[in-house]
Amino acid sequence: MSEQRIVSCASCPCGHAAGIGSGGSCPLIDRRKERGEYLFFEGEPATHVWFVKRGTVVLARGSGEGEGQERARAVRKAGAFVGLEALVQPTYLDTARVTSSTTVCGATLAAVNAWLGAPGTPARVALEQVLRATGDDAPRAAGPDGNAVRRVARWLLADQQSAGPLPRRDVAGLLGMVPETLSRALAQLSDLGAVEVTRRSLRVRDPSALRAAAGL
Amino acid sequence: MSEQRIVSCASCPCGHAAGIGSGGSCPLIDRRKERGEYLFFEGEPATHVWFVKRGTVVLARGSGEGEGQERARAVRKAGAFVGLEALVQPTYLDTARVTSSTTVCGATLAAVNAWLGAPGTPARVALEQVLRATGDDAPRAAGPDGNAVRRVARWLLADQQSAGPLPRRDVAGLLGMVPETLSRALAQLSDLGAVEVTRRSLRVRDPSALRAAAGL
DNA sequence: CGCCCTGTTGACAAAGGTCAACTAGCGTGG
DNA sequence: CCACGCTAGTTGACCTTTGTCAACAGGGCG
Repeated sequence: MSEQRIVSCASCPCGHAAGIGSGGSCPLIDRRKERGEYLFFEGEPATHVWFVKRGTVVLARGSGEGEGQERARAVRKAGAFVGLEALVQPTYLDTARVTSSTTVCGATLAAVNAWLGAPGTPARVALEQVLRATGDDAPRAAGPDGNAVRRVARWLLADQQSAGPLPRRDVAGLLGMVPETLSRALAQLSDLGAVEVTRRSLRVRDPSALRAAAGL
Repeated sequence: MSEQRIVSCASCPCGHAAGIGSGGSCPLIDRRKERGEYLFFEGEPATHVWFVKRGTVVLARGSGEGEGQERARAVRKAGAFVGLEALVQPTYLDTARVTSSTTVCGATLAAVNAWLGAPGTPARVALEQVLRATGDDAPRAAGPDGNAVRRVARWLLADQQSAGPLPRRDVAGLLGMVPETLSRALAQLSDLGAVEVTRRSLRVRDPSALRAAAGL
């Protein structure tokens, strides 16, 4: 499979949807980026949305603090939007870095908002919902993302409310660990006095201890 | 934070967007599901889209074969769509299981398509693009998802084309491992004759050996 | 031509997965 | 209504996997 690329706005789904050729105009403006350049950084105010016409962009997320280490999380290639989370939240969720010479189109949030049409439209509602949901998914798993206790603590800080109805086995899955490990991690947090845990209830007792355990 | 819930179609973003109260009607039909019931299964033909009005749904994905073991991947609560991937691909990506008594609305794909309005509309284009991109993200990381060699083999089978322009460190991040581990895994696959690898090229030599290493 | 960055390889330690035994709590059926 | 049994969760022991640290090498770029 050769590299896909989008040459002109007329062959771009955005241009198309914006009505290029039938009187419309696309809000997106071409820009070239070289390998290693960044489109935006995690946590930065989200002001622009990008569309990839050629090349590859990787989305990375730092563990949260450990400055300097960003872990690639997803790849976006030609035809993909990057930074759409700007529609539903004030800051970027990822750092977007270009890994090859790339042509991207950028538009301000306002332009994209106008382009998308009236708010409240079914497609927009669905789009925004999906962005919100996938943004929250993030918790993420994996060994290198900190040890088990840390990940559990982090998750509790972010999601304590949803802890209720969720079976432990599922929480473990969400955190990328096996139930035994979750159990041990909770036991450790309990020893620290950070949480109060029985085999089917879970209460945060000391948020600051939890924050400490999360390495924040 | 108490459980959020959506009581009537008039207070539901879907009903709203469909124009309930101003002559429209929502294509979604209420259904109750009890803890442990399933909405759909990974790999099944995607025929319906669901909207959660009350309760919690977890999305899980099996490692790919190990029947019986599904690992929770994300949670969807009141206000979220489930199974929207039906819009862009023929089968469900996840298994959707309800973890508490739940009220969900379901609609056939055709109904949702109609509800979303004309195809080719900017918002729809964006929605579909996001669904496609986040669907592909899946590879996922984590220790329990099989060992390093296995994950690498699986990724190569799915994504060999994108291997080109991607630095190793990013590939490692994508697979939830550290670059050293990726390097070792590739060396092992090379010893098996499955791939041919130099420090910046990567070629699949024997797909069936790769499949074997992937445990497929 | 030489430096620097990225990737590779080795040795080591620890985190966590696996297996197994055990317990709590719930539902079921006698 | 009580007892039994089942399932989900917990705890312990062990051992593999993989992350960590360090030294080294290939290539690109100045």
